[in-house]
Amino acid sequence: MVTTASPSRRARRGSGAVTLHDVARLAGVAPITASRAVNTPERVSEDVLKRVNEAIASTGYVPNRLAGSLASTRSRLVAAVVPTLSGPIFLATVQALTDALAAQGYQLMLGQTGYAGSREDDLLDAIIGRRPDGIVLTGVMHSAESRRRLEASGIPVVETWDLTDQPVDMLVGFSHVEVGRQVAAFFHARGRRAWALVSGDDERARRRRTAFEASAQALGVGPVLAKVVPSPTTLGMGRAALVELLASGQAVDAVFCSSDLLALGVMTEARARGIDVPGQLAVLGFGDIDFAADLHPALSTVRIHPDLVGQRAAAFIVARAEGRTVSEKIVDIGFTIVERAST
Amino acid sequence: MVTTASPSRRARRGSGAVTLHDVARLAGVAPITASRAVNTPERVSEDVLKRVNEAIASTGYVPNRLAGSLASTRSRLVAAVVPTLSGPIFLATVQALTDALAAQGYQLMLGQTGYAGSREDDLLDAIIGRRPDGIVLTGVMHSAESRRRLEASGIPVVETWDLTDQPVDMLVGFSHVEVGRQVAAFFHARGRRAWALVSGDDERARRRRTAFEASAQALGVGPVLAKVVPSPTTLGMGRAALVELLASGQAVDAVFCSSDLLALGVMTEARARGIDVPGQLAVLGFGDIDFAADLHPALSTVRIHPDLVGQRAAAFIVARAEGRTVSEKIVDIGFTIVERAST
DNA sequence: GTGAAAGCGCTAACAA
DNA sequence: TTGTTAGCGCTTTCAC
Repeated sequence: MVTTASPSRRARRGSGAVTLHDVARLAGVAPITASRAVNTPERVSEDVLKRVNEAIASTGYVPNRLAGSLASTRSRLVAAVVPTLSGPIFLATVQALTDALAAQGYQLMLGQTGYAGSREDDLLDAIIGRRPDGIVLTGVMHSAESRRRLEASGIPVVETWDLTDQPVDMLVGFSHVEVGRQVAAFFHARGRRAWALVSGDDERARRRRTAFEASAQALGVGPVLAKVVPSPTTLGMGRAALVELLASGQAVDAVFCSSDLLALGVMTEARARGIDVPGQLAVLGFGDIDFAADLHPALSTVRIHPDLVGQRAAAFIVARAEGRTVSEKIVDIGFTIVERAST
Repeated sequence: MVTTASPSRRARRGSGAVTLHDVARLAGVAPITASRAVNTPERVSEDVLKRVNEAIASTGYVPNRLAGSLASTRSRLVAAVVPTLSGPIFLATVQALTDALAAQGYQLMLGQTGYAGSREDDLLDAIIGRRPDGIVLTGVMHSAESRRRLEASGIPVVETWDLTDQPVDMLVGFSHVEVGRQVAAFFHARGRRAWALVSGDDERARRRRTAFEASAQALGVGPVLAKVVPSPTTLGMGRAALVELLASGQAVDAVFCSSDLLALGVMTEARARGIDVPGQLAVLGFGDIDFAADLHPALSTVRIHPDLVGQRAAAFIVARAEGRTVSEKIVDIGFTIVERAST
């Protein structure tokens, strides 16, 4: 913007936008009174409230929350860090988080690390620099350096999607180990004895996989045929994985996939090859993607509650931001195996 | 009257965190010099740079960008407003936007309006209050009030996913009318003459639909059997829609769906009923979801480039934030009809 | 209920 | 290349 309006000495700084001072002057009150009329209207006389509101309406004043945050050391901003938005799972969490926060007057700032996690440290610094009132992390924190910075910042942190005994601060998750175990028990109870696994290579998927394999052994089921694919997983990888599994020549009558998309891929390839699901092959997914029930055959899967993760995380952070203490800092939201037609 | 502030007994404000002053004192320089060492290291002597960096390392200083933004009137924050994150389409845009911005040192703030759009005004105020360096909107802006506030704010705006002659500011989109026309031409060229439509009720889908229907008439194809479903659309709605279309008794040999998920639903239901795709029924989607090519049969669809939308939008905003003027404010990224097995 | 003063932590402007 | 000064726009603290 080209300003010629510099009548006296120093050039004008600032954005030129309407400020609380302008509103106050117009309403004939002190700035602090205008501030109170905006933020705590109940502590101001009716007359003042009316005049301030009129001034706001006539000027189109929008409070500068940057300044407010700086002065009050409360930003009403919450940061969320996810490996990736693709994959419908974290998505649902982010969506629920955004909504729950917006309802309380908070905004969400989003950061993606990629599954590699190398960008995590930088990203974290960028985030901490904005002094959010809370940080929601996907997964549990591992880099010691990041952990240190996070703790030093004093910002409330919620780790999600996993369990650990030593959370940085608060935690909303469930046990991937338990998922692996229960899926194994599930296959076993249904008489399946030739298991395979198609799994992403992220840490949580790996944890489910290890538990699943250990359970297989404990239950006397032969070695699990495993195909590991890079996260985020796709339908195409599921198709390709089944091709590989079949090519191995080993018998397979049940596949546990680390995502519903992989499972859909396996089912798609099975159909293309005339393999009957669930007759010849049971397929179990993970995530209970919204369309899992509408597939043909309907997909059996592990249901977690991604939206619940978001809501609980939001509640944790808002509580802290408002000075309440959170008594139970770890929430296990559990999961359910939903049996449908594919098993 | 200028009184030198003597730090006597007033209670301490602030967050207690390490500030630039602390770093400067430790390094034995003035605060502004420390600031330069951090932000424009090339304009500071090697010696100073070294001392400041040491001070930063030893204190764990993280700059307060709230304060920096306030002073410089540049927040390096960009807001994105989407109807919903579900549906893989906006998602890809948001993802690309986040990445492109992060690469330039900007962060993304996310807002969801829901398709109803009633929350848009409030959301916009919350966003403007944070003084982002740019706002990326999904769709073109319609509420006159919002438009006014947006213009008054002086913040660069990019509308996306649609075209209009009167953008608020900048625009990255494509013509939904043209999509409707070309899909009609596509079906016609392949000898299909009994068309149906399964479409979400959001504005952009409606625009494609209207153009598609008009083209049908112009091409002498009978009235298009239409089933409108609420956005965001799901696989289940696609299945149900095909059931309804078939129940009407009217012949159908081609369906244009307003999303790939709807198309997958239609294909799923067709398979469940033994209807051959594409033999008896051609199915065309919209969006080219990542797994469209891996379906069986592979899904023909309209490919747009959601990530390109994000990248272009990011480029627009960064350009503006850095004071460059954007010569061509409207970008039509076009689309392609990708023919695969389903047609 | 209202106001004056003093910062929050940083950077733009000006000066040396 | 470095420093001094004066804010950015708001809210805290303290006083009336």
